[in-house]
Amino acid sequence: MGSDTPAPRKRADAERNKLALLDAAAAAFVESGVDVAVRDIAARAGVGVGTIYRHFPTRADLIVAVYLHQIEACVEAGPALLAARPSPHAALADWIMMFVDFLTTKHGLAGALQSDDAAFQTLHGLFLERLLPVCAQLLDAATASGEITPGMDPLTLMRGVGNLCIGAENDPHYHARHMVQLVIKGLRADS
Amino acid sequence: MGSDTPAPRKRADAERNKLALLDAAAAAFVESGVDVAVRDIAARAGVGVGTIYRHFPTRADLIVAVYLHQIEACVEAGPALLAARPSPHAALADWIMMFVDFLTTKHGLAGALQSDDAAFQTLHGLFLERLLPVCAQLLDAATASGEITPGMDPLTLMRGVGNLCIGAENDPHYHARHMVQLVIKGLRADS
DNA sequence: TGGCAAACGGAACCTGGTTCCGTATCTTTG
DNA sequence: CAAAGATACGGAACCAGGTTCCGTTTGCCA
Repeated sequence: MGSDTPAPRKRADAERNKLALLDAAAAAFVESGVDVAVRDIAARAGVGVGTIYRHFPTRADLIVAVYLHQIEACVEAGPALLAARPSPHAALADWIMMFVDFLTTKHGLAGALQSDDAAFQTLHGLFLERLLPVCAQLLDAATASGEITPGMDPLTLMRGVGNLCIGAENDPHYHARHMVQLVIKGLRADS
Repeated sequence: MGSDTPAPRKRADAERNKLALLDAAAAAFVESGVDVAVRDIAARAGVGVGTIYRHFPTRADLIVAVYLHQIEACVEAGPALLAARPSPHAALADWIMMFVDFLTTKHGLAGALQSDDAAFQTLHGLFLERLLPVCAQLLDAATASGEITPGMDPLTLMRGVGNLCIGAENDPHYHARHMVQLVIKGLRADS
């Protein structure tokens, strides 16, 4: 195991294009949402469509690559909030709102997140793998402290919150954050 | 006004085809969801695609026509529940769960409902026009009785509940009803 | 510098929605 | 009952956007 140079060392132009694509995709996502046409991203990056598919076989791979940083920030914020906030429930509430902020500022991301299209498996998987444990930890802590009623399934909570964020950036009359607040309040154990 | 025969009396075959399309669409919706391919519906009804577009210019028109009955049932259930249930909050809770049952048994309907595609304007409009007032009435009653905290926007509530139902029929691990229960509980005025 | 594997570009392809018009059918009227 | 006009039909053609494929180019190493 642990061979010294298992990396087949990629070509320089390939690396360059990959970066260019990430830049272009990030820009295209903010401008036109995560559903922006593949050709547009390619054009913006100055490459052919084939190059996109070579580096990012599915749209989800591209989305993941673009937002990985922010997802990891959410992951790290979990334990941090748990330590910083006066109670686990407060930490959970803040963490969820952080997640909501993340989703609602990425046009269409919440929608993509819930798509059952096979191409979004990667995205789904990443959220489950990285965010779910954090959510579960916060949930467990809040349950243990008696602040919320036991039996809340982390996946249901994450998915539900994600769903509530769908379309939030389009309809000014729909207040996703308000709905999420309601959910957080509903989690509270009855006084 | 009130001319005697303002109806331009449609041709018999047209009427027949429209019915056939409604049948075919209803069957196709349960089998493959509301996103089923237009051509499939046409084939099932034994008509050409042109005939679909003639009778139902947008997919939303077809969805509306198929589910109009059940939507109206929801409309009528509002006041009925308000009269039958011990409290307005109970009536609101039951009514929302009824709405959830409706949405989660129609593959993909919840998703279509939140789409901002112009083609779904009709669907959106119908829900807003017919269901929103009912929701508002229940909400007002529950607010007036002091059971829930004031300030809940009916549109946000309806839309949020709709969003929570998205994908509920696909992922067995996601419990949409549980999330909706949480929202209903969160609506409660603090004891 | 020559040779080759890696990567590229973008035309071609596929799927699914939408339009359009020549044809068939119904209805009315003489 | 037949003819004429209106109405509706069917499905080929079109369009958009994702995906694939292969001839060509480029970078890397010997």
